[in-house]
Amino acid sequence: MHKSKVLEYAIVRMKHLNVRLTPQRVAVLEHLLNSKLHPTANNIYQAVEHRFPGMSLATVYNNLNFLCKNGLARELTFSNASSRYDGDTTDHYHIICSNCSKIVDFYYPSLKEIEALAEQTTDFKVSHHQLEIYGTCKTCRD
Amino acid sequence: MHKSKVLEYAIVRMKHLNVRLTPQRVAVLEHLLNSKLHPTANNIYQAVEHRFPGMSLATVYNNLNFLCKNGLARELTFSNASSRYDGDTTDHYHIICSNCSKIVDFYYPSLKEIEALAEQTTDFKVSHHQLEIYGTCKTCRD
DNA sequence: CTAAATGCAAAAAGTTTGCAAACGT
DNA sequence: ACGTTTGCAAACTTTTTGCATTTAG
Repeated sequence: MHKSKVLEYAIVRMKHLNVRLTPQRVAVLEHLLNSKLHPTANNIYQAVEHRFPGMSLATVYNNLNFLCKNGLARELTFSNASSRYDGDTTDHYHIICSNCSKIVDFYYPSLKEIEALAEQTTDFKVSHHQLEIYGTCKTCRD
Repeated sequence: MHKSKVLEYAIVRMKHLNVRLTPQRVAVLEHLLNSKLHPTANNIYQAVEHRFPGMSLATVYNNLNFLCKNGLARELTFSNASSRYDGDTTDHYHIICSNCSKIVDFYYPSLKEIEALAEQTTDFKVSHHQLEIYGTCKTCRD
């Protein structure tokens, strides 16, 4: 799906959710969808606040939480640092640099069979799974 | 490996690391190795502090960080709640209840091939990976 | 003995909350 | 107009830090 289409689709979904499309909310959404860097709430805040004098970081958190709750974004948590957010909710995995915390998408066939096996052996009703690969990126190795 | 053997082994490793085996440190280690509940730092603190009047939670954190840094424990982070700690450093995965945050071990052949593929496609030097499956446990479904 | 670990309290960092004001629909 | 969202500041939670004191080896 093309980038602008993703935003369009997200905005349509928002409208169906009985929420208001405030300029701040659209800006957060837009930035998240356009970024491949898996930004923190603060990254997003810094990227958009110049367009909204007096804007609050809490607004970014509000919106990110809202987006995650409604399946339009994913929250990624590593170690005890800030959460990172991902506007790409399609199946994919992440590789994370242990040194600089860069996160890069990594595409691999979905491991759905594991979910089935986990259901059988653990008596959970599975909803989804997450896979993170850790290592050191090229920049940090040099 | 039998439970007591694991503690024995861990203590030997500690001795080789030039650290002191304070009673608090041994208690934290022991509790972590004996628990299958993936406790938080505070869980561990509450479990052992009655044996050490005036003991500090910071001591638990100190020790957990030390253990993780030296490969004797793993830190698990989910959402924005307290980290959970796992004394089992052998290859295994986790299934997590989205409702009550219970974590249950889930054994599955290690996905080493994914690491190799990730190295090729992303130009990272891979160290390890982690997989979490999310769902709802039986207790929470009833 | 002596360097490392502890307890304590305060700081740091990240995120959430309560409320009055502002604003989309 | 209405109810949602915002900005703000304060609260809250988790984890770390600095320092004086204790202690394991």
